[in-house]
Amino acid sequence: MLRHLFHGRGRRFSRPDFDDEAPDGRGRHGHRGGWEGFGGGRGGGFGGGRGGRGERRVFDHGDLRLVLSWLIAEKPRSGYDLIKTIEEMVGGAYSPSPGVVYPTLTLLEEQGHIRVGSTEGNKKLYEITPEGTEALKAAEPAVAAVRERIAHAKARQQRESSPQIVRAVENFKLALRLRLSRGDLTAEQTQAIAEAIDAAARAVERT
DNA sequence: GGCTTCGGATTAAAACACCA
DNA sequence: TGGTGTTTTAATCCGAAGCC
Repeated sequence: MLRHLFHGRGRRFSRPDFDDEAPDGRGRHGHRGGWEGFGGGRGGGFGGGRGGRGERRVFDHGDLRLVLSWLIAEKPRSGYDLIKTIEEMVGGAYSPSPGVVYPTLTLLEEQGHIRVGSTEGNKKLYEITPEGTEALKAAEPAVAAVRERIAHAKARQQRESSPQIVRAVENFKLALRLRLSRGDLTAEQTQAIAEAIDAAARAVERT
């Protein structure tokens, strides 16, 4: 049942419990973050994929489970709906990946905190269980803290996202992607592109 | 102090269902 | 049949803690 939770290097969700504290207290705080950087994907891609290394994540360990439970407690939702809702809540600054949302939903279901209440076509609508409601009550301070962080993230995103800059960045990404996809770059051209990017970075820093 | 192990996170891609 | 929405899978990364 949990087969898909043990993918990758075979050591994911190896603890069946829901505690934030592992018995041996090991390995619980990776801080990378799903902030959108340039490009993405498996650590490759343009600009580092997971983006925002060193950036504070919106959700710390275990927070996502609380948020999912909380949103499902508000009303029955599907996985896709949860992703979109969270993305909207933080003003587009963060969007949880399906690869983390669905395994987490499965985990919550197996914990008995949520269940599949109904289906809409091929959509599974999850709803909170009494156990889940109780768990949410018990975690009320943590939920409040997460809500506050979400509000901060949204405020910051709204403060920092200028439409002109977003447009310029998208334009830059597209131009670079198109040029790289042509593939016939000489060493001089590669150097020229790198220098242009560096110059832009310096100009931004001076601003 | 450096290496190893583990937990938790990310993304892309694939698969599938539904609908116009 | 192609587009869209949803879900699952695979590969990868990083930080923290344990171990020597």
